[in-house]
Amino acid sequence: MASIHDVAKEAGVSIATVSKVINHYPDVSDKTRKKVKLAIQLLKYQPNVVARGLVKGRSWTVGVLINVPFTNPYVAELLEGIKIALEHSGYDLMRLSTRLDDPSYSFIDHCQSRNLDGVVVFGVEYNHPSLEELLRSEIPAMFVDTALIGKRAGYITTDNEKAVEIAVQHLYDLGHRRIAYISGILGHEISDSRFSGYKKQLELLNIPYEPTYFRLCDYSFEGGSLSMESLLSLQIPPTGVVCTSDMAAFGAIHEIEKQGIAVPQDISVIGFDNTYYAQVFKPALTTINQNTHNIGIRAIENLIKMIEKTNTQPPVLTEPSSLVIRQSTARVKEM
Amino acid sequence: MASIHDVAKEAGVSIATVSKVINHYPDVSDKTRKKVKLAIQLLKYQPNVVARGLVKGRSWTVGVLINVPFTNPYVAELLEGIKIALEHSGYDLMRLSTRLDDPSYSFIDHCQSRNLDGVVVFGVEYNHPSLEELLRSEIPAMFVDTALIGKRAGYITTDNEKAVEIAVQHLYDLGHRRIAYISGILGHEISDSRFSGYKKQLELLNIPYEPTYFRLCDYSFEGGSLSMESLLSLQIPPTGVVCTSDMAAFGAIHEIEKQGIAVPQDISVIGFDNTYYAQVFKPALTTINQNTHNIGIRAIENLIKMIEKTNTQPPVLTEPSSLVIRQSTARVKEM
DNA sequence: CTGAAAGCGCTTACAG
DNA sequence: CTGAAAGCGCTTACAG
Repeated sequence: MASIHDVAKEAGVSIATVSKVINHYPDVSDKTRKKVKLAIQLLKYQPNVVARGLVKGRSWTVGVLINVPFTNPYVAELLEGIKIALEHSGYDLMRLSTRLDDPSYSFIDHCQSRNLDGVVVFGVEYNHPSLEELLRSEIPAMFVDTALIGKRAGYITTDNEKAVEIAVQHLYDLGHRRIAYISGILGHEISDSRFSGYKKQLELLNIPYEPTYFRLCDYSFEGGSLSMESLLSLQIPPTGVVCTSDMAAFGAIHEIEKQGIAVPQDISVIGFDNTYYAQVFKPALTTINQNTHNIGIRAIENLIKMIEKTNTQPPVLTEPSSLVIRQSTARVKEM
Repeated sequence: MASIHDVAKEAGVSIATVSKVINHYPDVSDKTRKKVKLAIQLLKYQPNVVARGLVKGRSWTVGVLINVPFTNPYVAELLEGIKIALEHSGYDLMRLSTRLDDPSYSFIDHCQSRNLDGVVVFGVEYNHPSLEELLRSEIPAMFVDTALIGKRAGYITTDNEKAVEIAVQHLYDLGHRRIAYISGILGHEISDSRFSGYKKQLELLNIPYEPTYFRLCDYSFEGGSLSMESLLSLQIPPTGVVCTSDMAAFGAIHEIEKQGIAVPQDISVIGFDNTYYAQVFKPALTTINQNTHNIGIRAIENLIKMIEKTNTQPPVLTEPSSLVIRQSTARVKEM
């Protein structure tokens, strides 16, 4: 690897001059500039980002802390968006350790010892001590799906409330009046606002909120199927169910069919996420589509803005979602 | 952020001594060592990895070049394995740009300007010019699912040949004799060796290889369904089909059922990948399970070995797979 | 056992 | 317009 010294020698100038050419300083004569550029080409010189970073106190690297397996489809979409937004930005992406629960590990220290310019955080619990440190620090951060604001930290989430409102409305339009909701565990921004959307829309439609039609689960297939089992055991079971994830919806449908009941003829089910398999599943799943890809892109765009313009206010952003109507919802049977 | 100078001042020693303590050099008196450790604690000092890297010519970072969307389930599994293997290794992971087709972008330059210690490569075409450069370079590399060997580059793949052999054998054991194979595009290691496994096993079973039972597709749902359509139009269609991906298998089944034929009663179908949805799909898919997770782990383990022991031979590794038998295969109808 | 000095590959005032 | 020098935060012979 040629260094700046090699180029300087080859061009017969000082390393300061080479540096100025590399960084497009104007105060270099055309003649010198040409000589230097030639030498750069000749030696296939590539400035060392690490060395540059050391003196500038930067790394041209953003970290991503994702405390969820990569096999989670949401994460995949998110990363894909992040990747796209980073592609021509000059920044590279570094994955940060998720040894968050190891007391000898400090997330902030990790960021600082690597001179990271900023971080995207997803899937970490609200009140994790590492996050508090981060919120107080000078490190620009964007949280995804976690409503936290810090000195230089903003966040972006799907408009979760609106999403469930639309789902409930869709069932209502199909004649459903007994609409259940299978929720994720409350206490997280996303679960809370989805739940609030559910109640809000019921209220708007003059349907009293019925706690027996509310179930908690963990987003999984099994969770959805257990919740559904319990809903089906009610005296008057619901005719429509909104689930907090596609997986839970798959589980719910599985349970319904196991009991010899038909989807969507007898019960309509709506998922949340529009994972790839929502369309492969039988029946193809009516589900809420999050623009996860866009969320990734906007998270990075806003992070870079914060990095490069020190006075930027930490943004609070919301991304719209939409309902994708397929085969798992239908007009209610009895009226 | 405290620097090594701050610690030295606090402890009343030179920075050289602090450095020796940090790096566990033996030639420091207990008394001095204690003083320094105290100062480190007091100032919450964390050595700067970037500065250290500059002088050592290393970065404690491995790059990953994945020229396939993150939404690909194989990639997700692979990354998960990579993550696990990296967790306590002291290395961080950097995602490298996939602007491979941009002529102004050089993969090698990127690695070198970041001082990367090694790279894992997946999903890049065999004969991409960037790879040739890499093969000749001093940068340790592990290829996943691409059979390339370089100066310091080895590879790991699933035992693809064996995998298809087992699948064919399974159909044979169920009484099938007309066994088709829906392949990925040939010219890639994985497609070639799977195809070779297909032919080899047929030969072993004394079934003549029948080119009309061979189809090419692109791993996708649509590809599988088109291939199947063409197979079904044969005078004597196959009774069993091995597909090169779960997606292709889903597509094939979709096409079969569209024509009013039943899976597995009339035709048995086997997938490849054992994606999560293989078990959710109806019928649940019999498929080949790759230990992608293990592949990721072993790729990193071997990469680190190459990085840390300069004289390590580039490894060539194979990971076993297994057949997961579910509902999409059954005893042949006619005998 | 300890520390002054050179150096990793850069950038940036500053003097000329 | 050009370059010598200091410095980013470290490590490592080397001298004492």
